[in-house]
Amino acid sequence: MTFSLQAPMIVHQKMNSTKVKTRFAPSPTGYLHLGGARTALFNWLFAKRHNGSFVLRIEDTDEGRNTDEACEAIIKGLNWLGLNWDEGPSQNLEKGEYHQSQRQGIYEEYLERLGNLDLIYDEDGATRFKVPKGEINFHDQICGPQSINLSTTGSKAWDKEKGTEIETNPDFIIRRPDGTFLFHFVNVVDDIEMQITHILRGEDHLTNTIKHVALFNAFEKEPPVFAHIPLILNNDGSKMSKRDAGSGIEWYKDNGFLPKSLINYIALLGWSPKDDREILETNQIIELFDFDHLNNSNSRFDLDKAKWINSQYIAKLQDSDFLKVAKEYSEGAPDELTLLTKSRINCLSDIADVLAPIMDESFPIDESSMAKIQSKHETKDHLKSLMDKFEKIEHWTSENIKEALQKHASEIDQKLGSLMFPLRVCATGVGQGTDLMPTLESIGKDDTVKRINKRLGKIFPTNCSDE
RNA sequence: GACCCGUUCGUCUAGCGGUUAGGACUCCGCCCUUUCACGGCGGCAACACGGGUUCGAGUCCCGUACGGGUCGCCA
Repeated sequence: MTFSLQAPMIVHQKMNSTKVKTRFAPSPTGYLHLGGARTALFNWLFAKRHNGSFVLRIEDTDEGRNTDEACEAIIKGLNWLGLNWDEGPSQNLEKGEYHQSQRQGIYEEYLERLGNLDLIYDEDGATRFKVPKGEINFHDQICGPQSINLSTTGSKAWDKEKGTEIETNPDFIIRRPDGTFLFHFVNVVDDIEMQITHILRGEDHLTNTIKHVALFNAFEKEPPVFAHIPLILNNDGSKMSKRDAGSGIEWYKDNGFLPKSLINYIALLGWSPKDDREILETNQIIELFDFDHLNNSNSRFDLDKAKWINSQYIAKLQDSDFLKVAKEYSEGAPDELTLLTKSRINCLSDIADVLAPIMDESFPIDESSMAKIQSKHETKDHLKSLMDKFEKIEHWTSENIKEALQKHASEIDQKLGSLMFPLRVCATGVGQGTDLMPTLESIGKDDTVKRINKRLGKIFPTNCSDE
């Protein structure tokens, strides 16, 4: 590979003539977290919006902290979300040119260029980059113009333990004594090498970016366009950490979120269509995705809202598609029963909870429901005589069940509604659930009658005289 | 501590000098369904504070407070 010192490109030329190229550059130190997923999403969206390409680059230069499992988790997470990359590691997880650990030669060549420019020096075996004196500037698409003097600002550090300011060397280290390179350096080299045009990343990188710009300047390359997006915080405003439920993408997969709905939700954290829409197709988001639709304040994560959006996506599913995705959560329940849960769940994992009282004939009776029924003694006789009618139903269909129920209600001069509740509780143990008639149909005549008689005995014990 | 970013209902947000400050989640009420849920309708609820600029400020400027971030031989 040869290097030529090119004159910096003119910005407007770059915008017009160069294909947009974005990247997501995670370090494989843990699973794919929500914030990372959103960063990936925004870069992906921006690339799509401008007919550009999206690169996945694995920043695994810190051997001690990187694991193959983490790398796999990140790739799986992106796959599940449908954030496909135009360039990046292969699906078989083999390490290649998009793993920084495999790019040592490239970094060494770039380091040599810095050496020729007399911009580096050795300190105890490590290599430091001489930061330029004076202000360094760049314009962030979200945070506005930035200007920092690294040689002065970088000369002070904060000793957390002691709570004091200490003198420090503003020339930052780019290579360890063992020859491996550090984040700031490899990040910039690869963005140059891979011709990245736009970088969208978390605001936690905003101050670091000055260092990157200094490096771009040293290589005489026009820096990419930067856009630092605000962070996602926990619901209580604290920083999201790996321990928090819902901080990892895997959690959403396991709990029965649909990937499109999660995409929709995290897009809404920091981005807005600027109208009243909230449920948007991915390509609608792509159409509108641009810097002026991004806001600049941190947002808190709200699981309730994420669930609501997911429920909207589930509701929109065709029945056949619903059954497909519901299969692994429905524990072998018949399709017609699983279908009844569709409008009552936020997540697919809720299906099991809704189905449990129907599938389990001895599901425990909900206490407050039991107390409610006990307060009306006549319910026992009403249900008992209803069972006689149920026994006589020839074709056990929800229509016939309803008809029998209606007939019974008018005979005993009761509202149908007042019968529904105790009937439901005796059949399933709980006071709420799927549509009652089709549910009873699915349970079957014999089982329905058996369950009701059994629970009736528990709710109104005979030894407790009721005369 | 220094530097950087921010601050509209509890939460996500719209608003880009003149609005009864809009929508959504949550919560509550009503309707629908002779049940529960879904759905529909309605309600509670916000411009952090103080100064300017202006005829007029959530919108512009400056402070203060608060929140977040950065200051590693982590990324």
